[in-house]
Amino acid sequence: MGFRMILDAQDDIEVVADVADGVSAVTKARELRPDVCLLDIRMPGLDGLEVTRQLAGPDVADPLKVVVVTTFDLDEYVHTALRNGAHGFLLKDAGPALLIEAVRAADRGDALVSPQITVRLLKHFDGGPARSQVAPPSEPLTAREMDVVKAAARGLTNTEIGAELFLSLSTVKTHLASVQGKIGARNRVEIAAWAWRSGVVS
Amino acid sequence: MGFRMILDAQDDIEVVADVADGVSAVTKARELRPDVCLLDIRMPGLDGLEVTRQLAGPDVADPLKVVVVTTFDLDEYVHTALRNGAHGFLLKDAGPALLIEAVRAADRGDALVSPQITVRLLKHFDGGPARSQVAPPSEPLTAREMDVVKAAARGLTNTEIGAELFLSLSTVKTHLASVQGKIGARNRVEIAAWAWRSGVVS
DNA sequence: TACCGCATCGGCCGATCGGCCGATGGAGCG
DNA sequence: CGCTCCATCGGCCGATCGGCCGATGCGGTA
Repeated sequence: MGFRMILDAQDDIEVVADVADGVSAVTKARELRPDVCLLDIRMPGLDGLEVTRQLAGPDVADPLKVVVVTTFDLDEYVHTALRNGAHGFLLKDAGPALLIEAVRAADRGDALVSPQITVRLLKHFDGGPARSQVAPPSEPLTAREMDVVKAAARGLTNTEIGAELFLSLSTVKTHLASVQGKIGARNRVEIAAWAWRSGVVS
Repeated sequence: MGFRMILDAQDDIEVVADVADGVSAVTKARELRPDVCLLDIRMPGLDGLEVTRQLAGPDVADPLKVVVVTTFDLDEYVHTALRNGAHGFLLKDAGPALLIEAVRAADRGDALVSPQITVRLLKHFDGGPARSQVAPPSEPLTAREMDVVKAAARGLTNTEIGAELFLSLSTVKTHLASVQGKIGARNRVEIAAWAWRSGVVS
């Protein structure tokens, strides 16, 4: 394993074990209690996210430090891993330097996240979906139409929207149909997508 | 300057200038337009946060990549710097490795944040808006399910998805139903919303 | 006053979705 | 060789959506 070589070459790092699947990861980690665990997401059996939860999750009594490594740069993975208590998230194309620093950081109780991911996390942070370049609304939506669109984009059914806004089913349908025509959407998913891109909802 | 030595020792990094105060930083950076600027927060004249805003802020036409370095680990500094467009935030006790990686990351358009700071940012992360929604059971989606989700999030109907992916209507429905169960969505709009938030589609 | 945009409703009907049952074949693993 | 997971299909049926017709009332404005 390349990782083992890189890490063992450091004075302050020693690889005490490596395992091949999720279940062994959990049992071995609980037995050896290493300072830091390095986990791949894609593993036979338990996946790395679940192993993270079992070793470092919010409900664990004596959490270990876990750094998650993966080739798959999906926000969903990142969110889950970090929510499950990971002290770091690395993409596999990160160099040896980052790997080493991530392990050291985790040991100190800090967390190192791959720069590619960090830059996306920061977007959610500093002002959310910041600059919104709006698709042409062509015709402006009325206030009431906006209300209905916002509700629809949250995944509510027409009946639920009616209940929330004190409207009849017919009225909700009328407004949504109107919006559909104005923005050129073919169905409510496209309405929702438009609402997201244009910043009507976040 | 220690920084100059460290950076100049790298094959892929060249220090083209260094300045002693905020005003010179802005003028020199605009003149030379380096790939990456390294800024201290505490500077005579304009402080580093303000310089960051002027070089990388949201209103700047041709933003430069800025990495902020400081001894003072204050959340206020971090937030302001990142909001002002910084592509990285380092504490001065970070080692040379992190400094180098931060510069490379910024050049790529990514962002590296000191592990000590990252760990605090992540607290805001999983304790914040994430709690509002029921935590997805984190069952990973299969590759095919991902395909179908992406198509659905674009507003395609099941039949259209089938045509695009060469699947029967039944299969599309099966995959979507599976996804719906895994992520806890009540309908396809919620599936689309999940796809947007989690970065599966953009 | 007559007109127009907006919001509010109703009915009808076909298309689509969503939930539920089932089945087959292939790949990987012990 | 079974076992499990995945991908692929089918049928059935009620709920929901989407399109199209209509109506009423209210507030501005020419």
